[in-house]
Amino acid sequence: MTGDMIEPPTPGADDCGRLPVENGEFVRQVLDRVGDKWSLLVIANLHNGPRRYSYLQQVVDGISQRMLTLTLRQLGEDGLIERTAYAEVPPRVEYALTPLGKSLLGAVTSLIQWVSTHHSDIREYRARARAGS
Amino acid sequence: MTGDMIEPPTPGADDCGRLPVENGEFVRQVLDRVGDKWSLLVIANLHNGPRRYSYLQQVVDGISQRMLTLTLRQLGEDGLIERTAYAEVPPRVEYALTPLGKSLLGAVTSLIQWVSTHHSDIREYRARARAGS
DNA sequence: CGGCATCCGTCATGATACTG
DNA sequence: CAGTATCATGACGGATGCCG
Repeated sequence: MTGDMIEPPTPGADDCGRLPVENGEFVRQVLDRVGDKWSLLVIANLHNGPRRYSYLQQVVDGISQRMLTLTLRQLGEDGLIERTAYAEVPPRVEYALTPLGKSLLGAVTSLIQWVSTHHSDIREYRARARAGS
Repeated sequence: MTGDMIEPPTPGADDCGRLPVENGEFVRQVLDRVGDKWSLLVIANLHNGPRRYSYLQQVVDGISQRMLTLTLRQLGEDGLIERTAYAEVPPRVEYALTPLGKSLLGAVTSLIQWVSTHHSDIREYRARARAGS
């Protein structure tokens, strides 16, 4: 248990089947946007089909108009969702996942599912950490 | 294609097999931390075993000492990683995923894999959006 | 080597009010 | 209903310097 047998990270060699984590800063940018708190929730809430602006504002709950608008616009620019406006009165606008967006759905739901499943564990750990461990 | 046949979101009824997305604000908090820009990358880079502080600072690449320290501490408080310090000279400190952290690994790698796979698509969409589409 | 504390700029976010 | 515009704040993040 001296730790001496722990081999160094084999300098120069990457981890074996390593993820292309440091694939460049663009990947980081995308990851940052996709991994965004609001983006995740918006995408997740579109997993059952097109939804209206007001609907999203209700279910995401806590998001401000500004953030919802911005998030939707960004997701649109990234080709993850598509906006459809109907020229009616009252106006109706719907947002739906594009094929690209749907391909992301699996990862997003996995993440949210995990959080839903383990949030109590985390709560305990946090409490313990605050107590001084 | 008039869009008139689009049925309303069945007011009052939730999505059928819906995710517990609005499970409370604590889920949101956890999701926010886990979805944090650096957390994802740190967790991903621990997927092959314990890693040293300096190693992480190199591979995450772009993270500052401050952010790495903060991220590691928070992940520790949440019970996702574990810190092990060896009383040697020079000092060596290693971080490793806890079982809880490993359970998150699947979702995290899915997300990162997706980004790595589709970042070029997104790049195109962004360019097109900026052009005015 | 690994880490923490402080200072300090900026940028993202939320609240509010207004428009098509 | 579905946004846009404006403003204020505060959290985030970088740089620096010190400590175990």
